[in-house]
Amino acid sequence: SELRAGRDKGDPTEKQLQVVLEDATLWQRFREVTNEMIVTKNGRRMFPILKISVSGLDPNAMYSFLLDFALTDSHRWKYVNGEWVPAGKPEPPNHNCVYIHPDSPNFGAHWMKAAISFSKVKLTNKLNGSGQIMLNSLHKYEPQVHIVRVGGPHRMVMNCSFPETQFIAVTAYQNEEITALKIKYNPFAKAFLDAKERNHSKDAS
Amino acid sequence: SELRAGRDKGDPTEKQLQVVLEDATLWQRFREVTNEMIVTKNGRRMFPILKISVSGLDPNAMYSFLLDFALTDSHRWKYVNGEWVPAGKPEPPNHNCVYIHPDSPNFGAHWMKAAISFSKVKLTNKLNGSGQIMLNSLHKYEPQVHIVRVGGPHRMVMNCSFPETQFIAVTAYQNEEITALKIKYNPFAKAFLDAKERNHSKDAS
DNA sequence: GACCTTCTCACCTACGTGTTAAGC
DNA sequence: TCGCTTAACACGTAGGTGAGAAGG
Repeated sequence: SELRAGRDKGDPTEKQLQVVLEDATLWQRFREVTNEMIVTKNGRRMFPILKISVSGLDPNAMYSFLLDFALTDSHRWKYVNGEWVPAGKPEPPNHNCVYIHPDSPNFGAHWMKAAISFSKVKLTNKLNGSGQIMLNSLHKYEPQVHIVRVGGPHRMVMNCSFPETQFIAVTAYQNEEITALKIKYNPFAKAFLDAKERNHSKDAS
Repeated sequence: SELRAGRDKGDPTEKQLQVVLEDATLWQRFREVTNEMIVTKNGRRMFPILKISVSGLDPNAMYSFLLDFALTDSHRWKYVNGEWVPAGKPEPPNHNCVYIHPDSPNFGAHWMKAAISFSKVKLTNKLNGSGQIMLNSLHKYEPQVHIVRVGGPHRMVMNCSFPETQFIAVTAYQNEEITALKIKYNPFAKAFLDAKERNHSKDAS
């Protein structure tokens, strides 16, 4: 997944700007069965984690990285007979809040020296204190990253989104294939992976 | 503990700069019995935590906060008969590395909106990967904070140190009064506080 | 009833403590 | 021996999981 920026014209400093989605193969596995992300009152992290590599920034200029979530369509979704299907009118679109990457603001050199991970963003279905992003359950979203130049006149450097990372917000997993993938790959769900292995040993003995 | 900056001359933007040490009373309790800080190969956090409140920065200017440790004298220390006494020549002074506060760089407004905590700095006695500060065991140090203006021509805005926070680096606690204070006030040592309480109940019963 | 949401829970990850015994 | 350092350890803090029962 590689993008080149739609940039402001006449800017000489970010000509070769490139953004690459990390763990694209993992994201693809979830997308194949329609990804779901839990939303809770207190906020739930995403898994997989949105992670990007960036090159082509001005190492000495200052940038902030923002994340928000765009609705991909204008209806609710419903899980019936093992399938997600469109269902009815959407909720009125909420204030699409934005998550500021905690390293922000920082120099281009900082953002380029390692992959940028949005591991700590939390998704919620209630209006809360800051640091959390409110989404409507049973709606489909696509994460979007915004790179903004700061520490001088602000200027949008790039917007980019990643179709592989689309998901439906839910309050509980609907598709058990998604549950299985989350348990298999998320270290924090290790307890349930172990439980499954114990059951298999029992079956074998 | 309140300081006013020794500033570069002719600078109009940080005229009322003020730095206050937080938890000064706690620091004082440790200092009364000569504070010690553990250094380990992989790095050990400080306790108490160095925490300061700052006002008088330019809210829209960009700053980084740096922490390093100055030797307070030129000899080793030794703990004999329940007392710290000077003992012999010091180690050759090492590269006095600097810890950059993880919120750096950031706007003045950010640094002023809440106390700035250096909770994550780790002290070590071995040359390691970055993020850790190497100190010589059995030498006495005083933490120093440096405020640097960045995102333009760099300029030192202020240096300040806090005598209350002086300590001797050790690989194991020497003074059991220090051990007791650490256990009493550091939540991460709760296990040993509980153990002590269990022993007291046993004595009573 | 069917669907969706909320809450509590056991079980993990990750890592910060002083203790203790061993090492040098 | 003595002084100092190291590494393994038990036991906390802090918080991220899906499961499952309860609620609306």
